[in-house]
Amino acid sequence: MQIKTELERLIRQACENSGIDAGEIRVAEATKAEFGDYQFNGAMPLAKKLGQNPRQIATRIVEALPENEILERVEIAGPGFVNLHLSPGWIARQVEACAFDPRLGVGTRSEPRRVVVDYSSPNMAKEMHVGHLRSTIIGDALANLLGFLGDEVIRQNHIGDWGTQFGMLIAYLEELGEGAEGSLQDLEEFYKAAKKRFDEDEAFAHKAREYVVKLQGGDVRCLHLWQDFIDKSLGHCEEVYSKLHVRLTREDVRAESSYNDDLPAIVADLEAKGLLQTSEGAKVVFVPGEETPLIIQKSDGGYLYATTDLAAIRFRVSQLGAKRISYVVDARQAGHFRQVFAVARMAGYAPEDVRLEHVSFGMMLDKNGRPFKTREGGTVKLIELLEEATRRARKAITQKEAYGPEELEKIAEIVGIGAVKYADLSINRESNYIFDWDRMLSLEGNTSLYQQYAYARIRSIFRKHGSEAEPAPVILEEEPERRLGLKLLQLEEVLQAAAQDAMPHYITSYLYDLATLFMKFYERCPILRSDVPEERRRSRLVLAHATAATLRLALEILGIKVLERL
RNA sequence: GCGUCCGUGGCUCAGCUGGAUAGAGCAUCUGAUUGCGGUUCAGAAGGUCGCAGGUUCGAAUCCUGCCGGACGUACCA
Repeated sequence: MQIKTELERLIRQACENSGIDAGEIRVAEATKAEFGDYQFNGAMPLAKKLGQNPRQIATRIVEALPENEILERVEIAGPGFVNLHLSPGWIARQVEACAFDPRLGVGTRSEPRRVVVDYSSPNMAKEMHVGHLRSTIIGDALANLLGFLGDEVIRQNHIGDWGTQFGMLIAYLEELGEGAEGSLQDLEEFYKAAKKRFDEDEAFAHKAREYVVKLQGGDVRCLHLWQDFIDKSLGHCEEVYSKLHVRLTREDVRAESSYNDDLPAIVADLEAKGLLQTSEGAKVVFVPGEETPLIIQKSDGGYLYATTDLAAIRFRVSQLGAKRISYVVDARQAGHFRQVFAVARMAGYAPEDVRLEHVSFGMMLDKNGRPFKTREGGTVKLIELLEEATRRARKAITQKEAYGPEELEKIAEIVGIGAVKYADLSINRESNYIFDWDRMLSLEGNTSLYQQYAYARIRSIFRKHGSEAEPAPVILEEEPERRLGLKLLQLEEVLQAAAQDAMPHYITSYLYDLATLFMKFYERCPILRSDVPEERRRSRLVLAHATAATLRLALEILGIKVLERL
């Protein structure tokens, strides 16, 4: 149930009833408590359009509002703002209806769409580093979210497993022979060592180049070595995914190389459609409004990632039936995707009813606003970053209570990983973000720990109470109760907006509001104290239960776990 | 040079499909609470929303110019 949608329906009906041609009706959350819960600001522009007094328009609309149980009071203020006050009784009944529903009242799409979310996409030649963190976290959250709302989500891990560097790597792998297993433990070192050999030894370099040709020619032995290498490298990624509690599996891998056979066909097809031109020896497509063309085939005959991306779009639309394809890739590639999408449209690979979107995100910076690097200036390995998160979380929580070593480890991991993910998801993905351990592991402010703490605190109420909440009439007499109840009902509209805009931070903002409102409610409205009347206690237990359930559900969608005790 | 994005209290961020006195958190200061987990709650202080114009009844939000920053600018991915 989306309150906003319900209210918009009412206003639209009122406009129809009073013969006002209103066009699109938009209701917004009120900017201040004194202005009610929601507000309709459309009377002013409407007045201008109709050449009438805005207050009169507002009055006509308000008087024509159909009978309903949602609104308790409507008032017109200022030049023509329509302030909507919701009925506490209505809110209470909605909370009762949602609180014990596994989906908390959130509906699912009546006609599911097929959606492809392309994220993580590590390069197999190297170890995953912080550059892959945001894509992996944001992409996974988005995939979870769309799936929860009823889309058929297809996760695609478009791993980089093809290209000239693999000739070098498998040549080195072969050279090491049996002992190679150990060397692959650290891909970064392996890559460096191979590169060193390549640069220093001409014979090796020659062999590496030969291997590229053989590999592309389908040489069985080379393919075998290559496959072996990819398997190992993918194993590293999976270790990271598992640590990150990210749902990507081997099933989701659709490697770059899997499109190899399609590439000549793409070129031929673009040619046949008259889109391809030759420019400076390369085969390109010029996109109207773009200065430089999209290069489809290099002058030496090689293909580029644009070609692969086009093949991928074609595959995803025609074979997977995608109606929305979301690329969770950093902002630097905006230009690339703009062009690839344009060409995909021109070539008909993605008809107009398929939504192509670049879910772009900014860079990860250190505390001083510089690109995130190790102290020595190298790239930070993701696995090490995650280990540090757990280590720091352990340190942050040990001072509190005594845990068994196993429990401590489990808690530290959930808290540490949660902090890293939440910190990333809680800011507008478009901007660069500053990675600061101290802030993300703080218990105060908009952090995962604050949410996890709120959750654990509620769970502790039920432990103390001795049983779980049971359905009961909800009473919203006090302001903190009413505000909490209303916030609980806003879950669906927040999730929908976050899904529509691919903006996970809408959800974290909501959670922060919710947790804060709960703390205030808890402060003002005792639950278990002996002087609380039974029916109030039962009502408040329902509110507490619904809050915990909302926190857990939304955090789960974001890929963050909660704990019964902290 | 051209293009894209970004400039909001000391710091980190919301708000940007134009709406009422620009919101949080951290840090700072004050108070409540002998605590149903006070790591909470209440309050104070702190802002020419980069600058200058423009559009509008109304601009942080839209338009133009400028300043500052990041990124991108054809055969890497």
